[in-house]
Amino acid sequence: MAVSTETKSKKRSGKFKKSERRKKILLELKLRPHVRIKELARDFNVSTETLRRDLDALAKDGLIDRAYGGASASGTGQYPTLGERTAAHVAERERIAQLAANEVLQGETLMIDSGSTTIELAKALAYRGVACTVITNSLPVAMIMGQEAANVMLCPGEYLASENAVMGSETQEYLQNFRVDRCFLGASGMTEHGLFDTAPAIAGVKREMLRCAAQSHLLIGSDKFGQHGLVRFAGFDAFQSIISDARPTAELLSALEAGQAVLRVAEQTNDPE
Amino acid sequence: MAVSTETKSKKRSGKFKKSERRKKILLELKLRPHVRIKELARDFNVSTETLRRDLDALAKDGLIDRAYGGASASGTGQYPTLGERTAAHVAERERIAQLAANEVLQGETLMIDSGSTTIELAKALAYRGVACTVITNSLPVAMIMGQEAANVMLCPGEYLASENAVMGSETQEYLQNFRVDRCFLGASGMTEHGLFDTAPAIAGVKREMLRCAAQSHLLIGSDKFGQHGLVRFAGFDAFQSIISDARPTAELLSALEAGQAVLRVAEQTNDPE
DNA sequence: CAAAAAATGTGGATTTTGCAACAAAAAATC
DNA sequence: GATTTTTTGTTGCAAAATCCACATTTTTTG
Repeated sequence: MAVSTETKSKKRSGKFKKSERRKKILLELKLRPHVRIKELARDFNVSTETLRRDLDALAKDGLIDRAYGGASASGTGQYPTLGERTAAHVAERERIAQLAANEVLQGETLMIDSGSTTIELAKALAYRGVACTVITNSLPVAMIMGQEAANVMLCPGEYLASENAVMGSETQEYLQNFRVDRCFLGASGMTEHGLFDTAPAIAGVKREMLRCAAQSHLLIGSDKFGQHGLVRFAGFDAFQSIISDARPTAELLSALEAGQAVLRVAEQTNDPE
Repeated sequence: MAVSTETKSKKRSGKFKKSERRKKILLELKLRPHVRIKELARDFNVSTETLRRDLDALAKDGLIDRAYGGASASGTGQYPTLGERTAAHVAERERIAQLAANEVLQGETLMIDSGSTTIELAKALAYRGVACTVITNSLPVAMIMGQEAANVMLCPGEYLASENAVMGSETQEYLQNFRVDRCFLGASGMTEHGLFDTAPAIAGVKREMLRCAAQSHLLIGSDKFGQHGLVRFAGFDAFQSIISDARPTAELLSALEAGQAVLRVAEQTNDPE
């Protein structure tokens, strides 16, 4: 047995360059959700003012989310571009998710897609503590539901950082091995021609989930009405229910009538009492 | 096509009760990494002082991690018990990870285990931007490496929140389909009888990775010397190299000599120049 | 090696957050 | 319905973080 001792000369006061420091901050935020200026300044052995400049610079590039006394992971954290890009519609998505969560009964088996709306669904289900089995390709969905009563199975596949999910042929093959009670899918666009998403790999996973579920539910924000994406993954007839936060336009409604789907709308009412 | 409209009476100024508010805060932190007191106070329409009390109460129960001006997800966040429970040994693990990362060449294929030390390895590899292909069962490892040049494949399996990883028979079967250049494994204990971990499911994944890799590397902190866990997953002869932050005890060294493994020690030297 | 440029540190005024005690309001109890 | 208990709001002050201008150090460039 050979023994080699590598002495890493870690000078106590060995300071990093600016770029190194900033890389390390970004890396740190991929693990911890939040860093404090004071702690970083101590770790790097620089003044708090220098670190403030670092954080401000990174925040200006949108790489981190600045907070008083520190910073937290933004887009590239556990929430890729996803959460940020439609932050305005969180209330709508939350209402959709609540309505969708009503459909799930104790002990059921589910498939849940990746996407911001389905993350809200996971949140709603976790909140209710519904004991069910979930198969998903979304890492945030797995992490959220895994903390509660649910049983979570994660699909294999190539990890796509921008979606925080796995996809690809392995993912699709894996899904084929299951039959579940329900699947919940999002979409990035909906026109009278059907449902769309941005990438073939994402669409492929959705198609496969549709095949494996007895009941299929579409979660779609009204901001997606009339939008079309690169890839059409299904028509309206593929779904048993379509859940949204507002009534679709007349065009969409007439297209919807072709299918047998139930349209459920979670309207917001302002009754300030 | 049936249409049902569910009107969710969301009073504009309707305040939540204390418990409702706190539940909502916890839920929020499962998605966002960080919440600010000011924003929450505005959203809930209560004074900042009330919210401060909420956060302090939640922090006292260890449910969140309090920060100046807000709070971030703690243990049960994206970093389960893992990060917290051995926060003291981060420096050691970082040194081990740096040394291990040296072994990896551009374009190689790797398997990386779950665990706190291997998360540090992922961090080190991401930091260097090594373009390689990684197969892992650890969600944090996937998320960290997926943001850089690496190609990441995630294993299927049952998600275990406490480890932030998937495991089980599906995970093991999946691994069998690959041959990789190297695997990097952690362990929760090391005695003269071999390497140990806490649960059979974790040990099973490690054993499988050992079978699939041409070269196997053990990453082990010196705090694990002499510790034994529930399950033995390998002897010393299974590894080509053993990387630690300090020289093992005499007992361990003599046991090590039986195998052909190279022992690499990342010692810390304090040369204050 | 010297000059220029960039990065970092320092100190004090300003703003934000925190803390604690008390008042006010709401909810629960009898 | 009055009283007790709980929860929430307010105020003043202490502590922490920010901001800004400028000094100092380090790095780059010729």
